[in-house]
Amino acid sequence: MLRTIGVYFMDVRKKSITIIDVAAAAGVSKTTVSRYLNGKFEFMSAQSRQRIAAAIEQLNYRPNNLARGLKSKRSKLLGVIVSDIKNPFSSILLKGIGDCCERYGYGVLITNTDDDPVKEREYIEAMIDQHVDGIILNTTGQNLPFLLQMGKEDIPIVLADRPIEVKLFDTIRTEDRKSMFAGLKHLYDEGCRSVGLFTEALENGTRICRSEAYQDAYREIFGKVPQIYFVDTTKETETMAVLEQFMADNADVKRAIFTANGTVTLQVVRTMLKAGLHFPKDIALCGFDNWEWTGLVEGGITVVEQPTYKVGRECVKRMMARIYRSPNALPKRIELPCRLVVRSSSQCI
Amino acid sequence: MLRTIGVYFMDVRKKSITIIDVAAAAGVSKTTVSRYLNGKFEFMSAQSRQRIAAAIEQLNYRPNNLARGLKSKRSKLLGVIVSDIKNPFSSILLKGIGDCCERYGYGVLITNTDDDPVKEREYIEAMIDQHVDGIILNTTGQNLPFLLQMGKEDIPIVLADRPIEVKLFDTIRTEDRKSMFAGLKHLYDEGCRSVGLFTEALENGTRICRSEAYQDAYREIFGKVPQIYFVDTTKETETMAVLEQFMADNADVKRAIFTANGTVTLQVVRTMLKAGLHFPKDIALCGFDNWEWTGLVEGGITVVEQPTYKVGRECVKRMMARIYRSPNALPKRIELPCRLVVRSSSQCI
DNA sequence: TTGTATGCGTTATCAA
DNA sequence: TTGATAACGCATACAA
Repeated sequence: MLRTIGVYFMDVRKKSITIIDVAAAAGVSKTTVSRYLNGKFEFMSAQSRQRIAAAIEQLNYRPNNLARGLKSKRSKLLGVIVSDIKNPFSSILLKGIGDCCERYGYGVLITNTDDDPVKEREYIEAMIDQHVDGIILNTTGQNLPFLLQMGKEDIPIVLADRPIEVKLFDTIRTEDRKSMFAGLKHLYDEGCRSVGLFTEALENGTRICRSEAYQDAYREIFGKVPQIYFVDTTKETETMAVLEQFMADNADVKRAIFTANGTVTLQVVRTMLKAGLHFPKDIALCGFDNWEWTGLVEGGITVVEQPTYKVGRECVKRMMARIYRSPNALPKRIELPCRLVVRSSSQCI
Repeated sequence: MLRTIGVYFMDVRKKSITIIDVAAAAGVSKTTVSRYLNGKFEFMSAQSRQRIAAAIEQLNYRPNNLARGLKSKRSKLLGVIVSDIKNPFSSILLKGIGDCCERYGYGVLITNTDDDPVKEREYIEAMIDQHVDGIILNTTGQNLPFLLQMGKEDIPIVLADRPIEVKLFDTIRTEDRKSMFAGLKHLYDEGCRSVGLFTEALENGTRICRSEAYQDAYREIFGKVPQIYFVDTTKETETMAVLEQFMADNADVKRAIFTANGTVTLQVVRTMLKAGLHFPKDIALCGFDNWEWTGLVEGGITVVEQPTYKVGRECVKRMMARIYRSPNALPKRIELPCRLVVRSSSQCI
């Protein structure tokens, strides 16, 4: 990186041009340039403004956001922590967040916890170290004490999709409960008389909400004792066993499975196909998450479509409101409506 | 944010504790603390080291990365620009990148261009403004002049998956060409005598490479004139027309479609199902990208599985090598091997 | 309407 | 082995 010129050493890295260079070129002080950069034109002569604009253009000057953030306490960066980046849910959420951030001139620092609470804590701290202006968190649900602590810090947190028990942070979710009632009602109307909920372990708010909604709706609509089946989507043979158990438990009745999310749906479909079972003939099927492929398998799977993109957008809007408008407002919970997409997997009649 | 206490106003935001506080608590100078933070223990008394550790622990001190970056010219941040964040390819790539970055203590700033070259330019500049240490770019392929310019800047760029014509940047890709030969060979062995390539417009390096590989392989293995069909995956009826054209062009022969990526595969499958066509009976099918659902549709789709996760990891490794080991080394091109996953969509015999 | 001086929290240079 | 002190690039209180 060092080059000899004559008897001198010159650092060859193009020394970055700063506000000082602009000031010099424009013949004003750096304060004035700073004012220009921050849009404070109120008490600035048209001449200064013009000359600064010219200087910036000519020098191709770009402000250093690190320096800006250091001084202004605003990094214009948002931290986003998702629990499973490979999940299409995350992709769409991130797109919503990214698109919306663009409008506000914000960048996003993204990390993925793989549902590991230790990573969640580490990443939250890492983002604070980066002085992000706020954190959008799709929490693992296993860090309540830590989050309680975070509630006392002055960095805003918005929960995406997964709520926590305490009303401590802004939370953007979807209308799970209503959707669960609609889905079960639909299955009932289609003639099903027994529906089991297939879900992963109830480790986060979304799963808990859905399982509770299922139980309430099932009792109300079917008047029967709820049946919850736990699956680990990484374990094939175990899932197969659970599926067989479900069939044994509901041998003589028109039966259906309600899957608590897209990942479970995938696992159930995979297992059913492997077992040579078909829906709706052998078992009717309805689940959360309208992923691309759900329309293609067998005759299509009936799903609850969630407005995940909007959830992302709302997270950012809420965050901006909190940062710039009402830092001390009470935490808000927003629930966005879903849509039931009926396909052949639940059409039994 | 202001609270009245007696007659004074007190800023309630807990003033962040800095290196100075640590120095005071430990009874050393901030220089020594800085040395400690940067692991320069060589000339430090065990006592200082110990007391600083204690002070940091007790004050719960965390260094401010903005300030660090400002001074040290190393933000410990990588920029990542993907062309379509909703694409599973991006998810897996991001996971590979994220996992690997963690090991190096790096954070990732992620943006999504939706294949818009204007956004690509804007985001590259935004990342430079943030003083990221390097950019991993899944380029739109429509910014050659701009990228040529970037080649002169001293910020390292690593291309993920999509190459550009000029050998200017490190590039991590997969063995497209070899895979295309393997796929076509497989189709030939299965009795197919006519294969059309379905691809989106040849706007980026990957598409171009694959179409060229297809042409070469097709001539060599089938000894026939290549047939390339262009689809716009956002247009349903248009795709249907293309599909019908393909069938008309190959009415009396055992025919197959090779899809250039997962998105095209999805679109083709969707269109075929809508047209009441089935594979391999009506048309055999083979494509790139082993996405989850490809094993579930009909009897399963034959695909080329790419090591996308590894691509992500390699991008980061390459970046680290360039940043810390050999900033001036010649650009490297790395190609990772793929795997042909044979399923029923291509098994004609 | 503009400029001076100071500080943000670090790291780096040099002297001790 | 350690510590003043000067940057880093920008924003802002205060002065003019």
